[in-house]
Amino acid sequence: MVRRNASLAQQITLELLADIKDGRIGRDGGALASENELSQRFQVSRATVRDALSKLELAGVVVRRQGVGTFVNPRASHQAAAIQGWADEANSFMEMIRSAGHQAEAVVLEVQVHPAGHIAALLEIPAASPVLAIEKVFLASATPAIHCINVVPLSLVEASFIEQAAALFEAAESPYQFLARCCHRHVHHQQSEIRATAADERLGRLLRCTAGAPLLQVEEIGYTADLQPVFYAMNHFSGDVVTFRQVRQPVLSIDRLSPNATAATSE
Amino acid sequence: MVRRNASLAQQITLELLADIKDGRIGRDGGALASENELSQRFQVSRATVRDALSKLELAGVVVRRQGVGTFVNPRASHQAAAIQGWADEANSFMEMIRSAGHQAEAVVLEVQVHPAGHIAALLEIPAASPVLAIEKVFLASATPAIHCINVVPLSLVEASFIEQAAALFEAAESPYQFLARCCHRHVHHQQSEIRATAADERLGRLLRCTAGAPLLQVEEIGYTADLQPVFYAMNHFSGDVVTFRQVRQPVLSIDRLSPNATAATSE
DNA sequence: AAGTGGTCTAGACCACCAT
DNA sequence: TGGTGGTCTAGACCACTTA
Repeated sequence: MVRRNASLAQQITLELLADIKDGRIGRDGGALASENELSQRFQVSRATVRDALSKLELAGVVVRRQGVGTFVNPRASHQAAAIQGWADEANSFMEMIRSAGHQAEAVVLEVQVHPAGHIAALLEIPAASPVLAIEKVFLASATPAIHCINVVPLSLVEASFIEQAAALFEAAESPYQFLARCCHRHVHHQQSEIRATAADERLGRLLRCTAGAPLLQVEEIGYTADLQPVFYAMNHFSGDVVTFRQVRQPVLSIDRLSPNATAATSE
Repeated sequence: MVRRNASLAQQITLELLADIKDGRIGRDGGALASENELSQRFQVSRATVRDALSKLELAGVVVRRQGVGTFVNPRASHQAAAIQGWADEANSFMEMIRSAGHQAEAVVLEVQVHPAGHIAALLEIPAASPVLAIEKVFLASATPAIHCINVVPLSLVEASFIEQAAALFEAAESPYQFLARCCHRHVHHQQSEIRATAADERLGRLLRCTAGAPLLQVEEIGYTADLQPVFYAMNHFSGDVVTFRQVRQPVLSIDRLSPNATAATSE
């Protein structure tokens, strides 16, 4: 149950999360123990407990109310039919689909090495520089749900893996895994652009929808901690099977005016 | 410059953000001062500085590298043409469009009171219960960019405002503002579902695209801190003008394996 | 008034990276 | 080895809600 090399806060986060998911605490929006109680139970400082709770709050799992307590968000789709989380809890589409209760299957359409071309600028490499590209379709209970193309600069692959790069890329569950194992790179964050597009003839065939059907398009660039772009992805989601859910809270919001207060700004 | 009623951390966050946006620090991915330096400069503890930096990191404005320093993310679209942030920094579409460098204009198509109908379940009110609904189109530099329908249960509106509810709803810059002023409710977080849909004839006319054109659909429910649903929104975005950008970092990710490490889990 | 979460401090030690 | 960010502590006080 306890993980080595994980911070105390992280361990507590996961422990509480498991308790919530299994319904041991906070059923139907019930309250968690107070921060003081938790800090005693886990034998850590209150700051550490708060750290753990903050992560759960950020993920939308719990809601904190000053002066009242911390409550489980009953609408957090722990077991929802729709796919949520999206790179929060799940790092691969396989996990996403599985956690949505579907049987997940990945079909690799093609793995090839070709010049970066128009992706070069996004990966900050020369256009003629070779990249490793894989094209997949993910099935959720046998229904095509996601089409994706993942691209990694070949120059990142370690010399010892370069011969079998295509095979390893194909075998990996996700580009993150491949990058970690074969490129010694860890994706620190991603920048995404989300659009709606119409399926072309080919995508329509692959995702079993008519050409012109609206698809959710997510274009992503993954960066390491030192801001080097290390992978590119173009994903298309068939709307019927997959729904994106997201819990949003203000992060940098400037005005948190109290009710009726009009001016709270001074020079 | 300094805001009353704002926490020290929040003040520092905003100060650093302004410095970054104006290019006074961290140009082209440069480093910020170290946490110790900042804590001395602002005369606060290092924990408070870390609090402030964490918010900037969460917003994708800076990147922190252990053992190295904190750096400005040069790709954070502070002044990008595309609309980003999305309820992080901007709480209204007007602000979103303006911060994207466009001239923002809102056209109200209709304000009316009608039974909740199919929205009732989402707002957790009876289907016959009346709701206040407003339909708007937002223009970015005279081009239709966003169509939105906002719905608030009429029962939430304070008695003293109920006569002019429709007018106030129409005048408010955002449903958040209206809820705060006229309902004494503050939206604590929102749950969104993102899909791609095809424009129907009416939406096509309003957003100046052909019927069947793909549109990004964002359906949102806003909740107060005590988990009461207080507003519903159905938004459609015309893809050409508005692009969603998002910086994503793992929140609850379980495996942060070090390179080459395979098993880091013990029982 | 009592209990909750929110903020802040001063200090400690660790893991990581550069040199 | 020195400096950086990452984690953690023990304690304090504040703001808010509820009774």
